[in-house]
Amino acid sequence: MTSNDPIPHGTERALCASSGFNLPALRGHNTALLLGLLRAAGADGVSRLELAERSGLTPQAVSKITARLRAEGLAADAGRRASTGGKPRTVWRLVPGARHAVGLHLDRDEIIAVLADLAGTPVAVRRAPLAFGAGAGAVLERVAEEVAAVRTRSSAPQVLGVGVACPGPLDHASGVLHRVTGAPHWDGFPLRDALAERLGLPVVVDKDTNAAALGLVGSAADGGAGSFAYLHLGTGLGAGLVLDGGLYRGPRTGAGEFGHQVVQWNGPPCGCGRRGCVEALCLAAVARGDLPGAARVLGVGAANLVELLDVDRVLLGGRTVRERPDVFVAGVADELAAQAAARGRTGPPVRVTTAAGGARAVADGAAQLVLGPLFGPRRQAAGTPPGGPA
Amino acid sequence: MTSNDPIPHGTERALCASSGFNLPALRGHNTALLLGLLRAAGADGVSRLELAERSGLTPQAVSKITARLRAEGLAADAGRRASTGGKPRTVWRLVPGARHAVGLHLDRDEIIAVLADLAGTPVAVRRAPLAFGAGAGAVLERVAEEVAAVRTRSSAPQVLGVGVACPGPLDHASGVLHRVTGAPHWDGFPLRDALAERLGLPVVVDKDTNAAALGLVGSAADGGAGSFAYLHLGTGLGAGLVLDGGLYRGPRTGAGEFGHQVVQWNGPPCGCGRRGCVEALCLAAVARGDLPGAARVLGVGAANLVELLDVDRVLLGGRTVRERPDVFVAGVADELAAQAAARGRTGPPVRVTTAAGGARAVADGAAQLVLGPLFGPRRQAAGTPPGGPA
DNA sequence: CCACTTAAGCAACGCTGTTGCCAAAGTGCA
DNA sequence: TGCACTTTGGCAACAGCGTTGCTTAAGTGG
Repeated sequence: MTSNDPIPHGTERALCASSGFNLPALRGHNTALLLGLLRAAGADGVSRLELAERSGLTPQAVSKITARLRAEGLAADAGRRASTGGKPRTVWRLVPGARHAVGLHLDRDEIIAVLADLAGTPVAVRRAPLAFGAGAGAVLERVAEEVAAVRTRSSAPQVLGVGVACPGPLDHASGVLHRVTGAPHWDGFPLRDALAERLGLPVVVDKDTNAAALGLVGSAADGGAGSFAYLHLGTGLGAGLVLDGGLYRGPRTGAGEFGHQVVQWNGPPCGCGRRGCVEALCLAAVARGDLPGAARVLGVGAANLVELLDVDRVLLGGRTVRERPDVFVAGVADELAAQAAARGRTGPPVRVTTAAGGARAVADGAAQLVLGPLFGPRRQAAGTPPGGPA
Repeated sequence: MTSNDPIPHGTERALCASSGFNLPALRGHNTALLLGLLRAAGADGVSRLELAERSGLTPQAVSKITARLRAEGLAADAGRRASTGGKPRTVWRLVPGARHAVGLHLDRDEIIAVLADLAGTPVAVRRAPLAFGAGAGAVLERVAEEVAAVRTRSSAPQVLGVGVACPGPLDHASGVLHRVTGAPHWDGFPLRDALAERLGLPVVVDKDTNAAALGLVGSAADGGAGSFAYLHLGTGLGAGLVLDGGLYRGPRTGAGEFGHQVVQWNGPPCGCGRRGCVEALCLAAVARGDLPGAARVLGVGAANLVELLDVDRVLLGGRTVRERPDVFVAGVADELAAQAAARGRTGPPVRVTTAAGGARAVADGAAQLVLGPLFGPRRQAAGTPPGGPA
């Protein structure tokens, strides 16, 4: 039994890169673009002419597209601006409740499920214990119950799909789990397809750190077309990378393995078989209660990452960070400042902050796995066009 | 005095991301896409139906676009395929000589200039000493002479622009140099605009390592929509990152600073002010004649990079590598294999090879700074669409 | 020689964003 | 209160994109 149509505006998708672009794809692209601008504007709203200016489309095209969005219930007008000597502008905003998505955070011992609206705001949250090491059948059953539970919380919202965040390693493209620590029977389990069939909904699977990073796109102050790294320090250490405004997963969903960056190659052995990994050094410091030391080690790894990827900001999250966020932010920021000074780098320093969302951050981000594609490809153009002479 | 029109098919450009897409942009996008497929096919050529299949466009659309390309002289038919029981397919190929671009490699003590055709093949090469530390005026004069020299080598080819590769740091977007070692008067020099005005041609500026990496896109065996890192070991150590098929520069053109990755944070001090940088360790090993040791250090840094970015392959280049390529390839490959084994990673190992092009690689890549945009955005879609149930 | 297969072009079409023009809805001065 | 002016936004006609339906071209195989 198929669900309500997941993607508005037809089945064609706005393919961005190595794919031919036809008329329906063009329509989808521009529609998604305006939806993204509407989302970015938030509750304040945007006028048609502002949308036209930001999108590069003509005001008339914006009028047509917003009219379609209104007809589909995705956008609505929200009052008017003050006049500047003529007819006042009509302000438009996204209708958050028009569509919803389920976000699931499957951790080793618990499951967090959220039902998020188009703005990403959770309208229902559930948190329950989960034996991830148990059989796949039992886990799927549990997951289905939680999904059904959050779906009934709200008044029959149109659910586009389910985003699932797991500890990894896994393959995002195929939705197959590779390894689950302590539970070898999960190896190669096609989680996405199994869940999709069980739930009758589209399913997207990704690593927990990737989901968390995706959930942070646009939430940071500057509007977020830049690059940042989300560092997650909990039972392990991992990262999610947002480069040029888009989540970078790597060809095998293997990107972001930050924990086993070697920063002391003659250092103490790590469980991974190598020596001097950031994770080993960091967790050892945490174990002996030396949080500033752990922060400093994290800072060394973060400095390497900033050097290599030139990110705008570093966001810290995870259980351990949440215990003393001030210590970790200060420690990492100090290390980055020292590095920038040593390298003679000018300009504003890399901002280090804690990630918003707390314990629910991963589940919120998982919902974005489904919601994100509605709002257009968040990636800048690959190259800058050659500027003409004078 | 403006030059011949740099971009074929009108002034509109196929903007990929946060920009509205109108009809001319759509046309440009698909045209560039087919040009890219023609370039990828090389001298073998491609049939219309193969182009249709690879692009996702209909055969009729391909017919129309190839007809336009032929009219502009950019494509031509090159014989026919063997029949499979019906009319044989017409084979199309790019006409490499239809357009050209100049690539410049400005190093500390020499300049290499190439005139490359659409296929990236150099049709003229010049190599001359250059005192980069001298005044800007003298350098510009010298550069203009070399550009004029390579342009006159060929029979008045249509030159689209000039790509310039420098040691960095610099800003690609604005074309401004930040620092040149030993020559503070270059700080903040607007190289792109100054050269563009001097030459009357569009100019693009980028770091030497970025240019080299760009020149390697698609040259590697697999057709190259994946990710790779180019590691350059010469007088210094740097990297160029190609992620999801596109060059990643970072918001300030700062990405790829691989040399000052710390792999031994209590190690020997580096000139940059920190300790245990890959560059310091590596060059120290080279200085004492221990090339295998240098390769091993490079391998540790490469392993960190592979962990973090999940690249498909690592390409090695630069003067030091070219002295003993076998030693460096083996050393880095060993280190990556050890890491993969320790981490229990399955699947094919990361391929380590030397980069093609030799001493001219950077200049060839610099020409790609201009040529690349003609062949469409080489970037995969940001997210995989949610697969429907069953 | 003829039936069949495959490739490529012509013409009509649907749909996109764009353009030109006019109505709607305010401000501000007389 | 009224009129001139400014600004917004919709209607209708339009150019141009890729698509579709069909025809012609150019081969193979019995």
